[in-house]
Amino acid sequence: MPRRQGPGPRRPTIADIAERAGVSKGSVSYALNGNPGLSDHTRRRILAIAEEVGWQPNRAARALSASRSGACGLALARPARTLAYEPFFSKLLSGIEAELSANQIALMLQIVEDVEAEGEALRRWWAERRVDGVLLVDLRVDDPRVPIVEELHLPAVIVGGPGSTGNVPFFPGNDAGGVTRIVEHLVALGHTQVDRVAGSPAFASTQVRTRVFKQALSRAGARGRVVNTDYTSTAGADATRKLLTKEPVPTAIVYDSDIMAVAGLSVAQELGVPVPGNLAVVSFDDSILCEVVRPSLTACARDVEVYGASAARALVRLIEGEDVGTQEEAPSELVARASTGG
Amino acid sequence: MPRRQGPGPRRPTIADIAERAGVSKGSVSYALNGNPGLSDHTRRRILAIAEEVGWQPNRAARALSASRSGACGLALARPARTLAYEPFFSKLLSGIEAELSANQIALMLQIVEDVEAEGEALRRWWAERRVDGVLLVDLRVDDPRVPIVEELHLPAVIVGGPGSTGNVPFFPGNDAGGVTRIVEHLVALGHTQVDRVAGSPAFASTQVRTRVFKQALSRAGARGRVVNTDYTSTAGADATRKLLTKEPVPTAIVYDSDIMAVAGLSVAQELGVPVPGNLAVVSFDDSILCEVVRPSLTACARDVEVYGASAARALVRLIEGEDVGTQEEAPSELVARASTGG
DNA sequence: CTGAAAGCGCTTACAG
DNA sequence: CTGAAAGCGCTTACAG
Repeated sequence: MPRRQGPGPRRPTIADIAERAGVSKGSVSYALNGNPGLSDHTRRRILAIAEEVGWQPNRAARALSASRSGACGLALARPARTLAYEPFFSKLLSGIEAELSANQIALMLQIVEDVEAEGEALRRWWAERRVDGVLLVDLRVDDPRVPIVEELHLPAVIVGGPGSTGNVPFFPGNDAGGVTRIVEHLVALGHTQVDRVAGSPAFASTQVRTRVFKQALSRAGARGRVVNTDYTSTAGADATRKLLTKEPVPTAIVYDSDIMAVAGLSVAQELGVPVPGNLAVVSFDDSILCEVVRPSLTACARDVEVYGASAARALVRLIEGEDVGTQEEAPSELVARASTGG
Repeated sequence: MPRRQGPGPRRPTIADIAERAGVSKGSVSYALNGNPGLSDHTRRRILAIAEEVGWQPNRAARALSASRSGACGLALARPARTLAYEPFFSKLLSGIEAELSANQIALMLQIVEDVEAEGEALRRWWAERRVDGVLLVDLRVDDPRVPIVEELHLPAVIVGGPGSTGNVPFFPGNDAGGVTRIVEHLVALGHTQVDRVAGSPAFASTQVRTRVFKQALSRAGARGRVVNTDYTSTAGADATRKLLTKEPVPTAIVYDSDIMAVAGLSVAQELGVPVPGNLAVVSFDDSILCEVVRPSLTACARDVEVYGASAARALVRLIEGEDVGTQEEAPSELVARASTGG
């Protein structure tokens, strides 16, 4: 068979190194992978040559023989929360990627229509041996992806949760802590009717937030309504209009995303409701958006990059066969800005 | 050697199919790949069995034998423009991904610190045979990635441009057309001092915009200044403050990104400059952000998803050995909103 | 401590 | 029209 020599520079293989070092390919492989059973001298010589010729493993060959692709997968449903306009996603991706890169692991990204298609993507990746593990974001109530990864024995870590996570380790967001912080802040400012424009109840995180929100309110002796939305700015605006024009009129509204908070702020301004004079506005997620609008928005800040990185690190450990327990909720901090009178 | 049977369900191989069909592995491969040299009957039988057992190619094996990874790469520099807060990136990614998926091609994503690290990522991907081609976004003036892909003979398509693109095909954004549209709109409204808060001059797109901006102004007999920034909201705010407090005070400011436009709007409001009364504000990129703030922002709209998809399609064709010429600039449309008095 | 060899799951000339 | 075989570039028991 003719040598399929594509154009461009030649990529050295372990055979080339073996020849130059005068050893077998096996020895080269041992040296490159840090396996025992090689004299220090030989090992050093091999590594020097590999370095010199600029050898990099052919990932396909390694994957085929070692049954490891050296890649992790992230599939996300497009329309809803994730790929929306929230900086949250970019930061999360950035954190995940940094951690994977540091471990020489590639990230495969697939953007699909809905959570069912996410499940199909997982199955295909598994069948094609494309990935060694996956990250699951935006956990749904009764999420179909959980039984899939369990059935396939595909290492997986859930970013967010808790919910019906089966045996899959998860990294809870700051849902419970964040909502608590926000309610306590508003109650301390004297608010007694605190409404919330929430995301979709199909998400596990929304359920957690709603539950904790109600608990925190009743603990403080305050009251509040919850309106669910699909995270779009239109839905956020509509919900705000509804809340501001229907008794009991709130003195504070909490939004599940920054873009909805900004949309709500605009509605309040259009209705002639002074912010923060007559209405306090709080965004759950913090982002540059909250800083840039006027009045600037009070929000719940946390380090999303670090959060993504920890989840990715857990996945890497899981793939390496380590036990990965479920984690504590990430800490979050309330940043008081003009929209709550701060 | 023991069969390395991982846990979980078993993944069928062509050997399994060959056995069940009573043919050789070679015939199975031919059938699966639609190659000639097989009776229609046999082919159909093989395909039926493959379907039945749910066969999917082991990508590593296919990559190793066919020298094709079935993946494309996208490396991006983190801090600056791309992964910033602009919806542009999410939409672009979404469009790229949709097109690649439709062609059964995976997307590898890497987020790095700067353009040099992007170049290193390209080299590593190439050396590891991780990708069949790459997409280059955020083209710089004298971009170091261009000579790298040329040296490696790595199929590449530039998203954006033109600039120093060598022989690499590029998909120009709507820089020239967009700036022209914006200037014409403002001039038609009677503005004669139109300033611009631009991005970094290190980007090819900024250079195009600045050149065309000046041409359009002088063609219309109008005047205007350009301040370069690093795309951060702080820089956008500072630039706005500077322009609004230094003669000749502009009656309109054009921003190179939506987040800077919003930041600029806030500065104008703080300085007591009524928008659109005394100052018109225009954002180059359109997004939900522009709709949500008050006053809503006039912007230059275009279908970023379609744009990303076309670039991805070109890359796929390039990888398949087709000739891909450089494309026409994408059409863009001006959406007049409250910030220009619309 | 080292080498020769089998195997991962495909593709693809080559011979019948 | 079909089969047997080599090869892609690695890893990894096994024998010396």
